[in-house]
Amino acid sequence: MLTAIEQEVIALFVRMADVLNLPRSVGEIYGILFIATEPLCLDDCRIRLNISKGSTSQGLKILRSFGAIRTVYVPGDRKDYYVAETSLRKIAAGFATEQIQPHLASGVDRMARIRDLLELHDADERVQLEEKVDLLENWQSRAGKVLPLVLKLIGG
Amino acid sequence: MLTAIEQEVIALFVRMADVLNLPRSVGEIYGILFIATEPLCLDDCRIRLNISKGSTSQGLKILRSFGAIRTVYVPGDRKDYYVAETSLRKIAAGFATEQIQPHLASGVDRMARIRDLLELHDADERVQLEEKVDLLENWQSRAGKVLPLVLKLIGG
DNA sequence: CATGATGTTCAGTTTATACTGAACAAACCG
DNA sequence: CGGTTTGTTCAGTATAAACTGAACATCATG
Repeated sequence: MLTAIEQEVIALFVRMADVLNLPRSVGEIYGILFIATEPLCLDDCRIRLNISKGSTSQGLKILRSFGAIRTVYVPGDRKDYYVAETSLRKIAAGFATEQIQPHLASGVDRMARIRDLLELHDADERVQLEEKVDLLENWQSRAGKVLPLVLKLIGG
Repeated sequence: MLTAIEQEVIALFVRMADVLNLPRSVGEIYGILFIATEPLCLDDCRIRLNISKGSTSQGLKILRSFGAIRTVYVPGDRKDYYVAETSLRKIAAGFATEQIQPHLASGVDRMARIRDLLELHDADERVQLEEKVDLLENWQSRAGKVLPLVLKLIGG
């Protein structure tokens, strides 16, 4: 059904998806769209990958959510057609915004809560804890600053 | 058993572990070591976190593997004691080397295989595929270059 | 050596997550 | 409108990964 090249490219994106903590099917779908020479609709993906309608719909939704794919209009056809976004910069930026920022934000929230909890400890113990909390906040700050820089570096 | 602060700090590292695709227990163990004011042995961790001996042993092994913890020698005690490494630079470097580089390397291998498979297609089709394979190689090259830069940026 | 303390391994189990497929909703068309 | 096509949702199931706990290995010490 799939050519050898298609299989290898899809396998590559499946591995990437795994590293990025995304479902396998998301890697498969992006892979088939990436290597396809024309836009594909939901059923095209589903049939070629031999996965369910539900997985395909969910996978396309996730890929749309961070701009890894774009919809293309095909005149005289009601179906939605998709192509893979090929700008690494755009994909990385979308992924950073949609998938990573929320984690950083919730981390900042939790740090505030941790600071409050310092009050519950008496002075001498608090000194030691405060050092660690400071370090933690420093890490978070650095992580937050690196993310935009990575995006600058990765795509011009 | 655990103070409120300990719980919150551990929860923070559990979330981090999740983002990094590491087992929950690894986040818990690093968290308890990070917030502890003295070195802890395997059983200290196991008891405080209420997890099994097996998980604790595996978790410590993983943390050692990329230098997120260090063993400290305690005179007159056969047990191994651990403290959390607090240099973000060292941890990030270890993580990059041990957990990310292998993925990049296997990606490079697969790219070579993909290049070979281009031969199986005839000229006109090959032109289109080659474009995509070139793009993919470009991505991989950029990813490989960004990684060392991130390490430079993150810690001095 | 025998003992006891410590850490590792791994087969079996639990748990979390992704996948399936059928029911449903929305939109188009005759 | 009724029928058809297309896409979404979600309860149930399958799958992969982590966790458990007991057996096993290692080693210091008397």
